[in-house]
Amino acid sequence: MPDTTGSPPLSPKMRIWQVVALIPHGKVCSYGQIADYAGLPRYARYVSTALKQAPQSLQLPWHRVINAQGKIAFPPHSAAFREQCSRLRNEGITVNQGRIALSECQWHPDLATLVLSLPF
DNA sequence: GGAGTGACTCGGT
DNA sequence: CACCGAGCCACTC
Repeated sequence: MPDTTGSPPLSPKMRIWQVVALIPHGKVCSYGQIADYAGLPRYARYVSTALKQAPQSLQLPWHRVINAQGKIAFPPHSAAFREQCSRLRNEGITVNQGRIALSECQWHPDLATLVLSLPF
């Protein structure tokens, strides 16, 4: 029997996209954090996969996603690295040697925001 | 259906 | 700090 709730199950991938889309301008977030907020603990690794698979049409702020050490996850000097670097600077974020001041730029979403914005 | 692969993380050295 | 190893999970051959 089909579910009468009318709420289709959201795949992990789509949950991740939802969360990434919420990261505000000028803020950054780690892979592990995103997985956590998406209700998918220990999915940090899959976050990167999901981002790579995300269609351009979604226009996700992928550049606001960095690793838990506050550094850009791409190899330095790669095209993607420079791209992310300049995008972050465009938002007023200071990037030094691929490193970012998490203490100042890390995203701290409040529970209300998550509950109101996410369908789960 | 098993092995290999990542834009990861954490703890130990 | 930096490097290493183990744990992790969905995806792709």
